[in-house]
Amino acid sequence: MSYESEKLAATLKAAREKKGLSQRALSAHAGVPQSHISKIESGAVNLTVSSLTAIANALDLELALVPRKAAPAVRTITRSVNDVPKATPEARKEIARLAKQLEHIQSLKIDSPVFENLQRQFREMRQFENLIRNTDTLRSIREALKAVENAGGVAALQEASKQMNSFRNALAHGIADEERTRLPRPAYRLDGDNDE
Amino acid sequence: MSYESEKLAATLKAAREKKGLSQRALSAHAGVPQSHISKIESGAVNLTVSSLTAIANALDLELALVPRKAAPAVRTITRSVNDVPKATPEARKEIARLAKQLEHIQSLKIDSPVFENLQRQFREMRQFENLIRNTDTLRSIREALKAVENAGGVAALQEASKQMNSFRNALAHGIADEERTRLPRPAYRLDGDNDE
DNA sequence: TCATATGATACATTAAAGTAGATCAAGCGC
DNA sequence: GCGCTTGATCTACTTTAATGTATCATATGA
Repeated sequence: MSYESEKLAATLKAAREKKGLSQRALSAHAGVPQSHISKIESGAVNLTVSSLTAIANALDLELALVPRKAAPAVRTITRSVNDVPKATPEARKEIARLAKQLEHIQSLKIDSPVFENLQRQFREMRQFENLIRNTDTLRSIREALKAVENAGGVAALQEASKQMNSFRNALAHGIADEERTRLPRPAYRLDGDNDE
Repeated sequence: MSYESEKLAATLKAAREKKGLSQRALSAHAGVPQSHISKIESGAVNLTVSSLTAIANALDLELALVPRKAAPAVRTITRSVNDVPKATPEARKEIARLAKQLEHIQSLKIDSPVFENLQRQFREMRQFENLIRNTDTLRSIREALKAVENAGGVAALQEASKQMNSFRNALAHGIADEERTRLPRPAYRLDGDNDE
């Protein structure tokens, strides 16, 4: 396999993982067999443009032929778009758990405005999932939600909602949660779009 | 054929023509049969990445997967690099004629420093061939060179060299040759890269 | 007029991409 | 332990990309 092909395979794999898709999920979106995606990502095939574009489009990527002279600039741009901090696996896992818990509560038909509010807060929070470095709060919220089923009722919902709101605001305002837990931070940032 | 594929084919063809390569010349560089290049450019095949990269590299293009979000910026950059004024067919033709004439003179083994100088000037001039709007001077130089063979000898070479030097300098300093010859110009241009 | 270079096509052959489907081991949640 | 999902791997089959070579009509130049 050529260098170009390997890079391509790595790019596709990285893009898929960044979107949190499994090979099978991507397969469904792109209309390409999972077995083939596996082979592609391992660089075992010399794929055709149709396969490439199908998969790339499913991953919100666009195939481009850029003049060599412009290639460095394109790489810079691509990097700047890609280098948003990535959600940690733990964060994603915890968020998935929370989502499941919320689905379950919905199935209980509680139908309180408090619950609707909580769901909205959850959706808004998810937009910043990449910023989550610490899942304690999420875990705490999930604990609170468990109480809903057992005894807590709406009171537990309100407690969860309060925590969710505070957590979301913290993320939205760019207050890294390490800030509160006193973890060391990187001394620099690759992208300059940080408004602190 | 999909839209993506057609665009790809068009891009490759445009890039090849811009470089002034025939399908056969490109074939030699890229290691891909001319017949296949023809099919590719007509969008008749779903080419593989290896073919694509081979041809693209021969055309100084780089295959890239850019995030949709970054695609507009990439297009802008690419355009800015591509939109250097293109050499007119007449200019290219006249330059080819000149090159041939120079080759012929070289075969005469004149071996004068004046001729070497002339060749260097020619090479330098070619770098600006995109700026040539008017081929009168080139034709004039070629006329002068014809005299070398018949009678003129080194004197004719010197005359040609003098003209070449002046022409090259004019191009290098961005003095459009229309400026001097006062030819009628089109009232509009499709591309906006005209610096008047 | 003759020669040359161009891009488009034709043909037979080979290699491999692509599909559909099943299976496997590893990892994780319950 | 059990069930589910993950990515990797296998099979069998179909489709087609790619090659090599050759031809063709058409410009364009000598």
